[in-house]
Order: sequence, then structure tokens, then C-alpha cells
Amino acid sequence: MTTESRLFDLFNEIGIIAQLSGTMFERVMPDGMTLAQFTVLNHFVRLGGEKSPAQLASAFQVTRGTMTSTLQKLEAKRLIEMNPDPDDARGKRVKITDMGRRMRERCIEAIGPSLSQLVGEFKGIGFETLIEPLREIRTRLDSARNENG
Amino acid sequence: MTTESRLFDLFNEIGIIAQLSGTMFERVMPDGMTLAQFTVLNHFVRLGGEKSPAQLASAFQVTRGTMTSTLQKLEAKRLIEMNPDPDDARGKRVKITDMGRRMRERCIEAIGPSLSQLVGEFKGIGFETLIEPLREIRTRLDSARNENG
DNA sequence: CTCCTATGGTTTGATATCGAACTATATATG
DNA sequence: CATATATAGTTCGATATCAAACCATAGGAG
Repeated sequence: MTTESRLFDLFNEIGIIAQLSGTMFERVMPDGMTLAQFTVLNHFVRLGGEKSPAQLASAFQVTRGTMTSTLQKLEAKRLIEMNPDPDDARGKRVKITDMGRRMRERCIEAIGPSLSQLVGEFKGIGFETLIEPLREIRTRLDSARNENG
Repeated sequence: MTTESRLFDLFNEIGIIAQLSGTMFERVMPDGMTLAQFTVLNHFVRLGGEKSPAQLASAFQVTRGTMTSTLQKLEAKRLIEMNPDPDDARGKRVKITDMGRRMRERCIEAIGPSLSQLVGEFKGIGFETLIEPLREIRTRLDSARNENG
């Protein structure tokens, strides 16, 4: 069992967890909200301010095309607002609306019970200690990607 | 910052890593091989024997419909063989072919350099200690899903 | 034996994502 | 200033996945 194949195992577990948790959440989300849409709203509530679509795409590691699609869905539901960037005629500025804030609250309430149940199930695993190393892995994975292009 | 939102952060990191690593691998895979297809071949080489499509779907936590699609692709490329289960007229038995074994080798060679590079990038993180807790999380996540189903 | 529920596998329709091509604007270089 | 290159955002075609509905067979209950 080489180190390389251990790393492959790691990515394998991560892939399965991502799929399971993603579909689990989307099943309980209200109003056809997807995880991607919720994540954008959550980002704005937690960090405030405005962001460009490109910044959001980079933050969540999706392509700009994907982010365009996600933002269009959110805008159609009036959960975000998009305006031209006054300093850059190519760019847009995205911000959350009051409806968006309320929808984010509804989502949190909807997924709350599932999350609480899982917090119970995960007692003894110490999942909180996993976050930092995973964040580090994500960061380096992203730089490796940018280096190779 | 509640425990629940920490758990959400964990799933968030996991989702991004899954996306990055998945697309990174599929970019270098030969002959249109997907991660899902490779994972099936890899499973057979490592564990040997025959499996039913339902067993494979359960092992990789995808729906039977998804596994049907994956197996059809593999069978069309002659990388697996599917035969009726002699003990259950509903079922099928799946096994890898010699071409499948060779293709798996090609895939491993193709992703080898990327994996080695990442092993280098991840020096100091101790990623190997993450595998067990993540496997545990995956298992409990799956049981929680089956309970609520 | 007969029905009734569970399971194996497939099909279908919807959707999120990717990569690549495209337009428009910004920035650097000569 | 002019041209070349980089970046912002969108669109398009392909594909993997899911959920739900479907058919066939298994296994148990009466």
C-alpha cells in the first residue's frame, strides 16, 4: 500500500462523503434551493459586503460558468442583486437582499435537525479537528492546480 | 459558531476537495475514463472476485441507476463482463476483464505523477491520519441516511 | 398455492457541473 | 498611441448524477 494509494483512498472517502452530504441537504432544502445557492447566501451573511462573480467562483472553486448559472438562479428568485461595477465596466457587484437573508434563515432551520442528528452520530470522532487539515489540503490542492494549469 | 455550523464547514471543505480532486484526475485519465469507472476497475483488482451491480452501488454510495450507467460504459469498452446470476434470475454478476486490468494500470500510470506531486505538497499535513475518521463519518452518514430514508 | 412485500436492474427527465469558445473591457508593452 | 495579452462574464454542448417510476423475480405469510 503506497502513500500514493493512501492518498487516493483519502480522496475516495472525501468524494463519497461529499455526495452523501450534498444530496442529504438538498433533499430538505426549501424552494428548490441547492447547496451551491445556499452556500452563496451563507457567504454573504457571514462576511457581508459585495463580491464579484469571479471572486465567488474562486472562493468556492467552481468555474465562472457554473457561478454565472448559480447567480442567475438566485437573482431570478430575488435573493441577490447584481449591479455593474462602477470601477470596471467588465465586472459586476453581487450582494444579498433581505429576501436572501430570510431564505438563508429558512434553509438553516430546514437543515438544522439533520445537522443536529449528525452531530450526535459523530460524537467521539472529533470531527472538528479535521477541518483545519482539510482546509490546508484544499488550499494546496488549489495551488497545485493553478501551477499545472 | 455552533457545533452545527462547524459541521457544515467540514462538509463544505469536503465538497470543494471532492470537486477539485475529481476534475483534476479526470483531466489526465486516458480514453474518456471517469473517476467512477476507474474506481470500479480498481475495486475489482484490489478485492478480486465478482460482484452484483447492487453491491457495487452500495459500496460506492451511488444509486443503482447511476451504477447501471457506469457499468454500461465499462462493458461497452470491454473492460468488464456482465453475466446473469445463476442463483438469482433478477441479478447479474460483474467481473473485470484482462483489458480492464490493463486499463486500470494505464490509469494508475496516468494519475501517478499528479498523485506524487500532491503527496509532496501535503508533506507535513499527515493526511493519512484523516482517512480513518473520514471513513467512520462516511459509515455513520450512510446509516443516518438509511434510518431516515 | 396465492398474494404481498422486498429486491435487482433499467429507463427517464431534470439539473449541476465542466471545458471551451466568445464578447467586451482592462492593462501592459513597444 | 497602438497592439497584444489578460481578465470578467456568458453561452453552449457534453456528461454524471439523482429521484422516481417501471418490470421481473424472490421470499415470506396466510
